[in-house]
Amino acid sequence: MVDLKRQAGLLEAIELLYFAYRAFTARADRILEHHGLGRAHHRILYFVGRHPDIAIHALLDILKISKQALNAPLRRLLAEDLVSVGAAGHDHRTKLLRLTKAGHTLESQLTASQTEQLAEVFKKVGWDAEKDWRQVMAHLADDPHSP
Amino acid sequence: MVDLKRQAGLLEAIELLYFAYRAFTARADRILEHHGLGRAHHRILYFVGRHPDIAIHALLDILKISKQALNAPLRRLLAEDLVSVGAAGHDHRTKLLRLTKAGHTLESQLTASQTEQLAEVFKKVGWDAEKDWRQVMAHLADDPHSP
DNA sequence: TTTTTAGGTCAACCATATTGACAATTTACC
DNA sequence: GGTAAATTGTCAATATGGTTGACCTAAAAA
Repeated sequence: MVDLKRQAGLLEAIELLYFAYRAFTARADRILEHHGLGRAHHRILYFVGRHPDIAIHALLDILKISKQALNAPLRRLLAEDLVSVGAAGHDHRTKLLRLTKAGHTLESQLTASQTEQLAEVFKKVGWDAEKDWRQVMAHLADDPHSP
Repeated sequence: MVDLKRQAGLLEAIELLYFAYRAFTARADRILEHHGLGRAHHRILYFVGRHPDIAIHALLDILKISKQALNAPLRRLLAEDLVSVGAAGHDHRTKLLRLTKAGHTLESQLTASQTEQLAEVFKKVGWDAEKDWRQVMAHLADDPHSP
């Protein structure tokens, strides 16, 4: 009986992950829609924003997608002048990506919508719960069974 | 300075959600690959498993996708005899979906891979942290700004 | 009887991803 | 210097999963 309750609790946790993640992406998705952009563009904007002068291969390592999958959305961001290619360092093969002013504006808007959402929740639940949440998420993220 | 630290913490939380969710879906994705199925099929199997004799429209309400988007993966699950259409109740319009024996076997395998992953983490962090995690996720999931 | 609800299907389209192939450039090594 | 390997970019074909719009049947509700 206790095991049945435990199983029900774990099923609830599966659904919490699904529904929480869906709700979490929803705000940014609406902003992106105004610009005709998708989540692929968002992820590029976000990580280039966090890591100015990041190289393509480093971005691919983070996103774990193929270079072909990165190419199209990145080209669009370059064409729309949201991302720029900085002067290469000593290795002239690598392109160093950074946000333009417009790119930074959009990225800030997207990121703010998500940090606000998280801050609202964290404020409600308090610091201890936030810390515990981070701990669980960190453990999930570095699942050894993950590819 | 404190605000900068807070902002950094919120950015970390964004990434935790992204990386944790990705790691969480990875195990099931590998099982699905063996069967040539995708996440769309997984979600159908999962929710039909949780709600035997669910009607199509109820499934659409949960998944929040169009009936056209549901149609193809559901037809495939029916064709592969993983889901069956039960005899309708008093309303002869509605089809009541349930898992077949094979469907239940696959769904159990998929769900077990995820509940095990969650159970491993929850065991590490303890009940209090699990409870706090649930609280944060529940708040995230019912974001009033969500569509 | 008319309207609404539930479902199914077709078409056109878009976003995101894949693999494979190939070229250009640059670095690294012998 | 010359060759091999690595990095980036691009093309094509393909798959999945989603969208909207349109149109159909059948059954329930008004």
